[in-house]
Amino acid sequence: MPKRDREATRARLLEAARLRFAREGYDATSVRDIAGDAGVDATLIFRYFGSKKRLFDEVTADLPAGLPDGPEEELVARMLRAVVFHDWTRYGGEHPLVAMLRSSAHDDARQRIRREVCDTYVDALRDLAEGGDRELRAELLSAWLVGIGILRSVVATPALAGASADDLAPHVEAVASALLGRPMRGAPGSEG
Amino acid sequence: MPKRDREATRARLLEAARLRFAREGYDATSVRDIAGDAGVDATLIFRYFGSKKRLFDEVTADLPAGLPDGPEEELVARMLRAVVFHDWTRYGGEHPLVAMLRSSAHDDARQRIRREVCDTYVDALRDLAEGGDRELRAELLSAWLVGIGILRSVVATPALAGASADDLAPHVEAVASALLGRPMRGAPGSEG
DNA sequence: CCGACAAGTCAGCGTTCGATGACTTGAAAG
DNA sequence: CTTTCAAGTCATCGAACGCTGACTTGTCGG
Repeated sequence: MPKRDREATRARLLEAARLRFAREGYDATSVRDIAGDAGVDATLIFRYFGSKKRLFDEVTADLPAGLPDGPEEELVARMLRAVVFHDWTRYGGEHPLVAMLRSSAHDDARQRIRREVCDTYVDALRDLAEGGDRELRAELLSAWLVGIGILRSVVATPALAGASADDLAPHVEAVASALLGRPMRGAPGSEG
Repeated sequence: MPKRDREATRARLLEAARLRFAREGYDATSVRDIAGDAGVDATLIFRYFGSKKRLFDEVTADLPAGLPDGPEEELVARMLRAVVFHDWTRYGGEHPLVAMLRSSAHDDARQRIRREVCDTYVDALRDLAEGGDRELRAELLSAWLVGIGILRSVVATPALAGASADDLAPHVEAVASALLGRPMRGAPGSEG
């Protein structure tokens, strides 16, 4: 492995930027911070990405892919695990959506968040909901997941911060069933 | 009324700072921005508040008071109206908690948010919940309210952004009843 | 009308920001 | 070993940042 490796350096910059932007937001992060974490000169950021803004765009563009497969009745449980209990160390310990909210003063970031929330969560939930206001029900359930993620990781509310996915399972089951109008399961493999 | 009024100028600075901090977050707001909005020189901020940080503290310290009175069964409905449907123009159109999340990279802001969420929402809901995990249920319901506020105002999800309090009432009733383990009403004065 | 004092302004400090262009250095090819 | 070219660094720019001390100006009591 050569000591001067364009792709490796680019990747280190992306990694460092992802962490900084997630933890401290866009404005509080400087290009010198990122370059320092990556162990290179800040100039390379402009060489490789053009500007701080474009680096941010590239970091927030490649959000991790969708949800694991599984039965419909466990979709909300899988979503909760994906949002809250997944290992998000690469994003400073929080779901990238929650982390990106820190930069939500920028319209670009807001649009990206909306697209992500709507395309991967609301859309999937709408197909499961019953009744005339399926869209609203789907969004209300998405709001719950987002709120749990925020209260757990940003606000660090005591009970939620220490709760496990299994602790939340019965309540997931109750709320998801109530909002979607059909029986849902709170944890993978639970029988009743 | 004199043209040079210390208290009035101080109040204008606080008002301008509240809006800027809420809309754009702490880091993206400069003292010159605030002073410009207030129509005075930026130096007065340091004269009256000592530093930008202390101005932020003072702005976020006087969060609006609690909830309107009413029957227990409508507490969640009142909370939803307070969080989401109140007139928050003084805070850039969003609940101050949601707005303050933009500055959540700063630990002080996080602590303030936690205190506010726990003291005024979780505490009140815990007293209503049934069962052994009342604290967790109360936090899960608070998470829902926070999530609705965020999806509605920050993410601007389509159905929620256009929904009225009455549209949400039946779902508030269903979710609140499910989480608290006792019958709740979704809208003030609803009989069914 | 006139000092006196507070309210408000001005010029500028030192630092850091994003960004640029000229430069140096490492490694692969001949 | 030398040439060559990309990878990486350095010096620095102009602007904006938070903040300070000296200054000006409005509004009083006398």
